[in-house]
Order: sequence, then structure tokens, then C-alpha cells
Amino acid sequence: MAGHSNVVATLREAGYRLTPQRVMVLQAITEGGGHQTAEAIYREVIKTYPYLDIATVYRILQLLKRLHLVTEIDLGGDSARYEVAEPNKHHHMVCRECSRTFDLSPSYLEEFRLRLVNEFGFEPDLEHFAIGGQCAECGSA
Amino acid sequence: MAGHSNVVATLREAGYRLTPQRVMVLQAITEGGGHQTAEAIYREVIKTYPYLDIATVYRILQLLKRLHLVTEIDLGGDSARYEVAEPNKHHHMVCRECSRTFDLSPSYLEEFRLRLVNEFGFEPDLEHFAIGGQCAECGSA
DNA sequence: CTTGCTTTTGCAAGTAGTTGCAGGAGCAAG
DNA sequence: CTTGCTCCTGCAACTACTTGCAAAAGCAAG
Repeated sequence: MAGHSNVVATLREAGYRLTPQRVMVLQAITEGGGHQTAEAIYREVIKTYPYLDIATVYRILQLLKRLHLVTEIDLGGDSARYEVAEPNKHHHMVCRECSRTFDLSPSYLEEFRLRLVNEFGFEPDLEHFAIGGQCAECGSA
Repeated sequence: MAGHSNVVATLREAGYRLTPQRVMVLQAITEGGGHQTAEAIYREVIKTYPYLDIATVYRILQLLKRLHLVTEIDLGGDSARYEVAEPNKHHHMVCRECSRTFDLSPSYLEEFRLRLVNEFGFEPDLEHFAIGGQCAECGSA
């Protein structure tokens, strides 16, 4: 949990407060590990603080996303998932058949990103990049 | 509008019926041009057929999407948009600041796709690919 | 044309997520 | 310690979209 002081600093510098709700949501994400839904985070926190509202969870997640402290994996389909942002983060390939997710190193996208920047001046938002498709196993079946 | 017989054939071959509702939704998408929201399509159709339900519009759009007759541009943010699928279709870059969309030729993604297929056996779903980011104009400002 | 099967629709209720608003709480200045 | 400002939260209403269900409509025999 060495990252906590970092989180506090990032929040304070941006002029935000470290409220109990924010601490608890952050704790739920870190301790829960992996990719979690907003609902799961909510259910975890209300075990110790039942007055929390799900809207607050979404607002906190938006805030943490904006500060690059958590990343959102969307995929349109079902509910979005959240995880703590790692400095050397990975992206996701999500199988449309079996719903399994596979990690994708940022280097695979770097090439693509550079072309967009150089040829169009368009800086793609790759913080929370996830792509759907069909994995090897489901494709060969 | 030479594409209509094509649509009929595709539907019939897959065992679907060409109902009045489907004709009207399809007509609204083609005639409306550009990228349209489900709401806009719905509002257009109920001018001539007021009994149509918005749920039916969404179901028809899902169907047409599955048959690759229309493509969906999602971007998570606001409501999704739909357009008729072109055989030699383009993708989209959407600016997070000004919301303008820019076309992106499929060739830019082909390289990326090949790497995923070759190295992971993962076939990405690039039918309706759209990526957010910041456009040249908003970036330089 | 009737019986039977499947598709499709309209309605209504449900889900994920957002937003407007009023009240509570922290901080800063007097 | 009070006044004032801003931030943040809880509540409730709302948006975009989906889903369950029963009835309507199409098609295919008999």
C-alpha cells in the first residue's frame, strides 16, 4: 500500500479532498484486485459504511479516472470494470465469445498511435484501451 | 438506393422477415445520411407510423448490426450513432474536446490487426472501431 | 381456410450510469 | 467562534438501452 500517499498527494494537488468515501472506494479497488465493476465496489464498501450511495461511487470513479489513478475498461456490452492504474500499464483484448480478457502490452499500440499523431495530429486516448474480438480458442473451435 | 434489394436478400437468406418497421428504420438511416442516434431514427419513423416502439428500433439496429448492414459508433460517452455499412468502410477518430469525428482508413488498423492475429491468434472486431482522443486543432490551442 | 410453428412487435419493467439539487462538512479569513 | 465559500454527498429523478412476456402477424402444411 505504498501507493496511498501518492494518491493523497495527487488528490490534494488537484484541489480535491480525501474523504472517507474516497478512501473506502480506493481501498475496495486495490484490495479487490483485478478488474471490478462499480456494483462490486459499492457492495464491498457498504459492508462497513451502509450510507454510501452508488452515485457517489460512480462520481469517485470518474474523478479517479480523470486523475489517472484508476482505468476504466468499457467494451460497451455489459457493465464497465475498473482497476488501479499502473505506471507501465497494459491494455485488454476481450473475447466476445467466452468473455475472457487478455493483456496487451502498450508497445503494440505505440506504432498505431505514432501514425495518428504524425499523419493527423490526433493524439488518441489510450489510457483505457480495450478491444473486443475472438480469442484463439474460440476461433479455432 | 440500389442497395435495397441487397438488404432484402441478406435478411431473407438469414431467415428474417422484411417487416414495415424494418423498412422504415432502414429508410430513416439511409435518408438521414451521416451518423444518427437511435432516438433520431425513432423520431423520424414515428412521423409516419406513430405506433413504433423505441425498443423495436434498438432491436432492429442490433439485427442490422449483426448482419453487417449498419455499423455502430459507440465511444461510451453519450448515445451511440449508426450508419449504413459501406463495403470499403472507414473508422472514426472522435475528439474528446470538440466532439468532431474524423475518418480513418482501414489500412491504419490492418497492421495492428495482423500483429494480434499472428502473435495471439486474436481476431479483433474492427467492424465498428472508433477511438477517442484530441484532434490537431484542440491539441495546439 | 384452419391448425401449428416461428418471428416480430408493443408494452412495461428492469439495468447501468448520470445529473440537479439541497444539505452537510471542511477550510480560510475576520 | 462566526461568516462565507467551496467541495462533496445522498437522494431522487432521469437517460440510454435491454429484456420478459403475451399478443399479432407471417408462413407452411394438411
